[in-house]
This record gives sequence, C-alpha cells and structure tokens, in this order.
Amino acid sequence: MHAMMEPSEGDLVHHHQSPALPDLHPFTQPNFLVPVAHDQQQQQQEEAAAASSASLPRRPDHMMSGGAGGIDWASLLQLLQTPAVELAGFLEGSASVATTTASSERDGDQIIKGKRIISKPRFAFRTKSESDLLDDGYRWRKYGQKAVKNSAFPRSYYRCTHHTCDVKKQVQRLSKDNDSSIVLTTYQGIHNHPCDKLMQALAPLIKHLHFLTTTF
DNA sequence: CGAATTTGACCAGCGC
DNA sequence: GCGCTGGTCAAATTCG
Repeated sequence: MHAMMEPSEGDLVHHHQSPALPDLHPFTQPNFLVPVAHDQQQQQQEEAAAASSASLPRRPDHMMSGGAGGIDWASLLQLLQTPAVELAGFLEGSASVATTTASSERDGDQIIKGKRIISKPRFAFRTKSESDLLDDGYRWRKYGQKAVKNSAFPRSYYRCTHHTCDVKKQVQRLSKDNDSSIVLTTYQGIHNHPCDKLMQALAPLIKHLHFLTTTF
C-alpha cells in the first residue's frame, strides 16, 4: 500500500503515454486516460489495448465543437461502448481547461475479503490546472486531507457520492520543486454507474440516434 | 436544515 | 517496540 504512493515523476510520464500527447503543454491537447489493470488477465487486456491505442476514447474535435461537421456516428457509438472509467477521462478533458498526462501505476491496493484478494484498479494522471478539483462528471465528497511529506501542498481524499459506488480519488498539487501548477490526480476503482454529466450531455444525441435507428 | 467540508484523532503498515 | 507516514473516520463547522 505504501509503496504505491510515492509517484515519482519519471513513472508518471513515460508509462503508456501516447506519443501524440506532448508532456504538459498548457491548455492545448485533448486528454485521455489509461486505465490500469492489476491482475494478470486485466494486465494482458491492458497491454492489448495499449498495442491498439486507437481503442482509447480520444475526443473527436468535430463532436465537441458542434460545428457544421455533423455527427460522427462511429465515434459516438465507440464512445457509448467505452467503460465508465475511460469516459471519466473523456469528460474530464472536455469539461475543464487543462492539459493532462496519463500514466499508470502497477501496484494497486489489495483488499482482502474473506480469503480472496481483490485488486482495485488505480491510475493517475497529471493535469496542468489552476484548480485542484477537476470536473470529471462525477460527484465527489471530500473525506480527508493530509499533509504529505516532501510536498508543500496537502493531499485531498475524495469518495464518489453515488451510494453504490466505492471509487476514490486523491488530489495533490505538486510542490514548487517540480511545478506547482500541476495537479496529480489518482483514481482508485471503477465507477459502477453511469456518469451523470455525460449521460446528460449525450441524452439528445442518444435520442436522435434512437430516432434514426427506429425510423430507417 | 440537510449536505458538504474541515480537521484532529485514530489506526495500520513499514522501517529502524 | 517505537516513531513516522498515509489513509480513514467522525464530530464540528460551514455552506447553499
């Protein structure tokens, strides 16, 4: 458990980072996340996904701009099939003015329930942002704050407010030695419910899609 | 007044 | 065993 929480800068930037995503250029590039698996099966899936990075939910600019390009149905369908954990990153990118560097951490929490060891997927990413709290579409309740060794800024602990969801996240601003404009966010677990804001935003599109599929 | 946040206390794991 | 550190709890406080 403790081994996980000293996220060295090197680890954060080079694992699974897309070559298309430059490191922390402010306010320019779309964001995406790389979910991290912790058992072997998941790990294989992760590596397979990494091999075909096109499966990650990049944000199609023409979808967000609402311009004359119309709707890219293929992208929309792909988006709708994306797991919630990736959608969170997708929405985070669209909802906040910030630049994110995705990363992964291998050693997630191991929770022992009975005799079975359950690993919670965990992934971290860094965001260049004025605000500590990014709007990722989910609702969070703060349950703790802690001063961290070797850091001028405290670490905040949040839990998803959804009653059936046990996802947590930690938010910490990097100390001045590095770059205090960078926020390190660590997600732990996967949401077992749809993202409120995303579903709200997609509702008209889904309606339209349903109309098209039922009438043609 | 209920929900959310703050903050000190408490606990567990780790290294010495 | 003891101290340090990170993570969580829960009472008090603040906010909408």
